[in-house]
Amino acid sequence: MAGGGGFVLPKARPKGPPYFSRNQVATVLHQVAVLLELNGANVFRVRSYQNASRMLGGLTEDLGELVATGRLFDMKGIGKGLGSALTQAIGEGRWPSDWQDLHEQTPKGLIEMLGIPGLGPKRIKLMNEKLGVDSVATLKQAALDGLIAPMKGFGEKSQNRMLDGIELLARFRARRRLDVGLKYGEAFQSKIAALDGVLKAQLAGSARRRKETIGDLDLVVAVESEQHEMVSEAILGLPGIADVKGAGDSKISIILDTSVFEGGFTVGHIDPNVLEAIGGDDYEQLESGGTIDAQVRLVPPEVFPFTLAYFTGSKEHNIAMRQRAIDRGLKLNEFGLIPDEKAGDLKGMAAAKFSLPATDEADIYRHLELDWVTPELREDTGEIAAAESSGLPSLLTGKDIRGALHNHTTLSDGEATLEEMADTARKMGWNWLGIADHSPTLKIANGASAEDLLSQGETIRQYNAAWKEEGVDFKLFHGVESDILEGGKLDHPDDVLEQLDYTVASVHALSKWKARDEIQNTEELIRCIDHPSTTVLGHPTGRILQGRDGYEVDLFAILEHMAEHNDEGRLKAVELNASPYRLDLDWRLCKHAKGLGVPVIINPDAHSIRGLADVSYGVMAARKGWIESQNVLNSLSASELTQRLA
DNA sequence: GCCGTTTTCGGCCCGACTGTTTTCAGTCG
Repeated sequence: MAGGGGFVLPKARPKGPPYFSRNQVATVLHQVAVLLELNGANVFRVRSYQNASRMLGGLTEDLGELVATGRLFDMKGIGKGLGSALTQAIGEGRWPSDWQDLHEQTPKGLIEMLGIPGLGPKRIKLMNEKLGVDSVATLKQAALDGLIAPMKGFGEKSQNRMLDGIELLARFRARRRLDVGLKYGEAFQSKIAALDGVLKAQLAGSARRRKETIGDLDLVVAVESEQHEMVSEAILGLPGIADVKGAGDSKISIILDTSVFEGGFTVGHIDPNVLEAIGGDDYEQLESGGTIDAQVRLVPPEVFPFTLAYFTGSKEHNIAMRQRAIDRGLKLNEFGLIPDEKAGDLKGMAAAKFSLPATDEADIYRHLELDWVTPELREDTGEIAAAESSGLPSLLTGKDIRGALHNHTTLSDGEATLEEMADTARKMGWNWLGIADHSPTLKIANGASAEDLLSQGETIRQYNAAWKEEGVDFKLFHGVESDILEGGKLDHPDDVLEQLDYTVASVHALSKWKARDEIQNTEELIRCIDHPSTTVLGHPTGRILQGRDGYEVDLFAILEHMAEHNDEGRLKAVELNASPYRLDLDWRLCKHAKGLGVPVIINPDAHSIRGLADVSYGVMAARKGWIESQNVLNSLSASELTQRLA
């Protein structure tokens, strides 16, 4: 959950049913799960709410229809209780009274306290009951007054750890963006890999799965058993370690800071409006004083594939894999895949010597009658069923990218000229590049007038003609990034837009969109998409990772609407904005776009020549969203794209 | 709260680490 504060139950829509959206329902279920935990509910009951939240959140079917037809009750994870609660909420616009009570009666500070490392719902509840602690501030006071340590089950160390944790909570955000996390992870990985005795060191966890944000880093290191101690000490002596949180036989838990980077840490160019959302001018300083938690696991080489798979996760993928193993009379854990009859009462590493052998992860999947699943897909969103039936997608790679449509030049707020951008794209081996500078309304980004825009088009035509003459296989496409104005209107007259190759329509006046509800925003976007000149819907939600949430919009409905246009032969593509600050379209929705046949265009939204390289983050997100090369416009050649845009 | 061809009760993934304990609970991933 981004931001502080407590949980609020959303208000019902004025018209219904459905009175609540899928996103709202998923969020509420998640919140109720957290509140139940804080109220000491049965852990499995809590898990039911979490499972239901995740399942419904990823649903592509219409929730209102599921309720109306009663098919909601057929969904795995929805039984009598949750089924009737949700039927009432969605069908009548009333949340169950016990959910309302939970929201009203749980002090908001308790939710915030969950963010303190080492502090969970049980102890928060206990301190709330015994000491009346109901916020981070009152907890801090209680700890300073020494009231925590004398409590049964607590002690001096717990009390001090809480104070440290409060300090940490105040200083840093809980998660880091993918680009930042990968930089730390790769820097530390290469340092470990270079140590004597290290056979292999690999980044696992959410960084390996290419999640858009990363909580902490997981590194799995293969070392012969007799050298564990030596390597462990060597790791603890590496530069970049700000603090050691714990170090056992097989697990080292540390905090890294920017001294892990040889050449220091720089953030590079950031769009002004993105910068504003992530903390303005303080951002670079915050980042250079930043830290990230890391866990290092040392294992003997024969166990490495199991540990790597285990710590790559996701948790949900692991649970499904484990269940699959159980169904086959096997036990899967981070040490091996062990037949029940051999495992006996042996635990952990002791049982590992009876494991089925694996030289790499693919062997583990093979033992469970599955194709190897690429880490990006391990989110338990259908990859196991696909791996069972040889149905895994052949994912997009960086090599498939031949160009991108949404890039800026000095005509608006870019740092590089048209020539420099084209030159860089050619050097990257691209076949084409699209230029889409800002439109006039966006004054902060120096939006270009119609006259300047058309003059840019003339220059582009001249370049294209010259390249053709020289036999250079490269083409510039001329477009615009048009602001979406009131009523879903575009920011240039139709006769100007008609002279362009394409239009990327994007929302920038975010405050207006945030003030409206999901239905109004969705209708507004649909009006814009219906404009004959709109080719691409740019950064569809306007979110800035670790900065601000996007505006409310029903992207499922938007994508379905775009699909109708495409079915009738009008190209309407959805942007996957590749800036690591955005990654918008979210990967969770890529699969839906793919299923509907809505083309995805991965756009770096480059404001400099360096910015073009951001397309790699877009490829990561697209892969995570099951995207194959034929699902993106980026894989087309210049001549193929010319035809599609005609 | 959910689930079921070992079904309507008794399970629910599983292990490491920490700090508190004299054998374990809480937290985390």
